[in-house]
Amino acid sequence: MDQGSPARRGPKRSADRGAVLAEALALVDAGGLPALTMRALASRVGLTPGALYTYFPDRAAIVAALVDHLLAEADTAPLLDGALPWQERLTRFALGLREVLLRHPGAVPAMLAGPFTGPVALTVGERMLHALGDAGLKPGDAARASYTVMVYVLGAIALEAAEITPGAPAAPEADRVAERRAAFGHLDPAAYPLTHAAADTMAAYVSTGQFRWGLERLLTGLA
Amino acid sequence: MDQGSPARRGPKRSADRGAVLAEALALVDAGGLPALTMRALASRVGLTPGALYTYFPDRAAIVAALVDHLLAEADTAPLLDGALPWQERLTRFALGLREVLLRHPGAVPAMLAGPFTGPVALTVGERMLHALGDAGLKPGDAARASYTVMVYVLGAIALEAAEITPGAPAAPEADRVAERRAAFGHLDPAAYPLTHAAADTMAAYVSTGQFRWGLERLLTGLA
DNA sequence: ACCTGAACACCGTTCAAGT
DNA sequence: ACCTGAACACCGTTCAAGT
Repeated sequence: MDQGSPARRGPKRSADRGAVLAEALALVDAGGLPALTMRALASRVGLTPGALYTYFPDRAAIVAALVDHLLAEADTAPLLDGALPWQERLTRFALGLREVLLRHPGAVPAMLAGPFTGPVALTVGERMLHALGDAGLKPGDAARASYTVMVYVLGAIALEAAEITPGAPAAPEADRVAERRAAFGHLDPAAYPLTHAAADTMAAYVSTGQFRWGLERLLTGLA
Repeated sequence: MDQGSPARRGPKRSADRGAVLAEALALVDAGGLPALTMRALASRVGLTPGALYTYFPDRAAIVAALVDHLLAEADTAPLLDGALPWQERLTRFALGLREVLLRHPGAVPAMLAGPFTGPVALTVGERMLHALGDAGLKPGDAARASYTVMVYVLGAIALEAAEITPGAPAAPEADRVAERRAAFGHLDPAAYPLTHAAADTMAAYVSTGQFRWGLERLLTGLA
């Protein structure tokens, strides 16, 4: 007997890589990267810590797979949309990536910490080059521009994510700005006069508006 | 004998905060942030792990102080130099900060992970606002521009630092570029045609030239 | 105030042994 | 191939006790 489906004999009973990754993401969302321990992860999946090494060679591989998974969640379709001007294509992709990553702020440090290789990152890069192909840049400059955009986007997301406590119930943008504004209130105006005068604007650094403002100027400079 | 300086009775024998931080930096330089353990640090300073809690409330405070110390190493004087055009002031500061941080790549993730507050960060921000005061921007836009520049600079440094193995004997830029170029050699040209064509440029992403190229375009867009 | 020694409650990873 | 149970070599932090 046992001539049914060749791959599986019945309903999925044991864990697979996907299930491990899903639980890993849940842990990181709840408590950041430090909360992703092999023991907590194993218990969530219903395994012994040692059993996890059947699916991943070590903890670092789980983190890397998590990063890849999140990057893949960002929609690259706008980059390929020939009906849009190239600036709009890059902007839509950037906003989408920011939205995905700010929903998982605990994972963002891992995104910036690893080398940006892997098939998903390559695909994103390739499609950014495609979008920049219509910008009238020389081929070499299109690549340089693509990297510059990625640097801005990831840098902005990292600084924003750093101010979001993982696990807390996803404070809306307005609340995060208000909290920053309050912190600037305790500032010595004599020591930091320009900062004091610009406090309202600086409080709004962690906003979609600021993100778009900077990206727009950058794209203008790249054109 | 031994009636010299009132503060110290003899040659420095016990540790102070500065000594702890210096040894902490040495550990991070040698093995990245994971190498900074309370036990390794205590042994380097000549103390028991528990004694470190006399100087810092916990490990996170040591990392935060380290980040502050490194940021303070960057020379902000160019930002205040009224003899230079504002673009040049920002560029010199950015290049200096990059140089400092790439000498300590293991500490860079901590720089991007924490909220960018603290007196040193405030001073840097204040002086960037000063430099941008001569750029002809409205006050609010000067602040937005200052943040945009910081996002670019820190993002670029983070992606570069991620490709430097801490402890290894500081590979020169040319070697790092060559290593990337070799990795692009194994790429499938059919799957990633644009990437394949731009491989030489992309290999040089982690270079002073690319850093300056992107910063120059950004500053152009901000003007 | 500063430090030691020892403990507590954790870690990631390995591995013989089982199915 | 997949998993358990147990162990090994670590962690950060606390705290009574000493000076």
